[in-house]
Amino acid sequence: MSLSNQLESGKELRARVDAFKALCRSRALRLTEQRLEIFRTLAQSKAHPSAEAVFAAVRKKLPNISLDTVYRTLASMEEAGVVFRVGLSTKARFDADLTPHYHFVCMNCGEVYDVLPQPGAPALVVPQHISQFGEVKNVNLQFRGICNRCRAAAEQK
Amino acid sequence: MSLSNQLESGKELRARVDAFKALCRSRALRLTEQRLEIFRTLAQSKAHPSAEAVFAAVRKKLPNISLDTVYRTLASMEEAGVVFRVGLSTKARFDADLTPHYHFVCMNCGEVYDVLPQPGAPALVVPQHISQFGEVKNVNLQFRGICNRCRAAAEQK
DNA sequence: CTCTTTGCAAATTTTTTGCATGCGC
DNA sequence: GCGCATGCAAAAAATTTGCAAAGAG
Repeated sequence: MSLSNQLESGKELRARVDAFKALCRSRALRLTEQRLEIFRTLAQSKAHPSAEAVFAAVRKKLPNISLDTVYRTLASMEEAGVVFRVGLSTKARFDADLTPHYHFVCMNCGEVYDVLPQPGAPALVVPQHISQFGEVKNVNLQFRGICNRCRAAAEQK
Repeated sequence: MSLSNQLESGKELRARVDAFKALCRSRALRLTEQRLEIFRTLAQSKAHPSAEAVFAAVRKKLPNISLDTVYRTLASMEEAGVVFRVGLSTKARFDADLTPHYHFVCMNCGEVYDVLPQPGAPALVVPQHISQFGEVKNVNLQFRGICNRCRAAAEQK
């Protein structure tokens, strides 16, 4: 086993869970046992678990939890900014343009927009220590948020 | 319709298709009508189409093409470095660590590793003109390649 | 002629949804 | 108690796979 799955120290974990509780209160998210346990699981793991993996782990503590609760909870936590999703929440999309550019991805509708590097901005640096993980073939920089169209639609409601 | 779906100019498109042909030859990828049409479709679009969308577009030219050919072709093109995949090719994975860090994602096994910013490297710049698209809520920088474990496994074969 | 690639169909995997019940506030 | 959140089951969406036939080099 590598170090990457080790637990956070108890102190650090408790602090993060407390911060999570406060954040839930501030966003009017109900603090259920399931949410707490899902967050705790995620905060304890460095393995970037999938929804299935979170489900399997949480189940040990809460045997009755259902997979769809995990999905729903992860989605609402992402929206609240409490957890980060590696990858997209929508299906894969493709781009044949290999010149350096980035993407803006709408977290609501999934739309993808090309973003050119800011002129004069320093170039992206690939950390040297990345070779400990593997060989980098390409770099993916994406900015996520809510697109203007979705925001306008939400405001109108 | 926005500008984002407009076609490349004919000249530019032809150049990219020619480059694609050369690349196929160099990688011993057979140059089939389907591959050519899929690439052409992608190179013509600025909409970052999904596999389904590519399928629908290519179908107009090649009515007999099947969806799984599109999937297979896009995957092999990605592997050859001809097209870029926005999002992950694997299921979603989650991270509760919100301190600034990046990820190395293995394109083969899907494993995700934490990558710390290189000390002293210039900070990531969010381009100012991004506001034309929407409001940025978070930034996702990932390096993709083949992890050392997968590479070792491949070499051994 | 050989070996990759395709099309078809079916299966898997991943994620979402409707609805009645339950629990946090 | 009110209304969001959950569990269950079923469905939908996205992607993959096995196999025989077709086509590229």
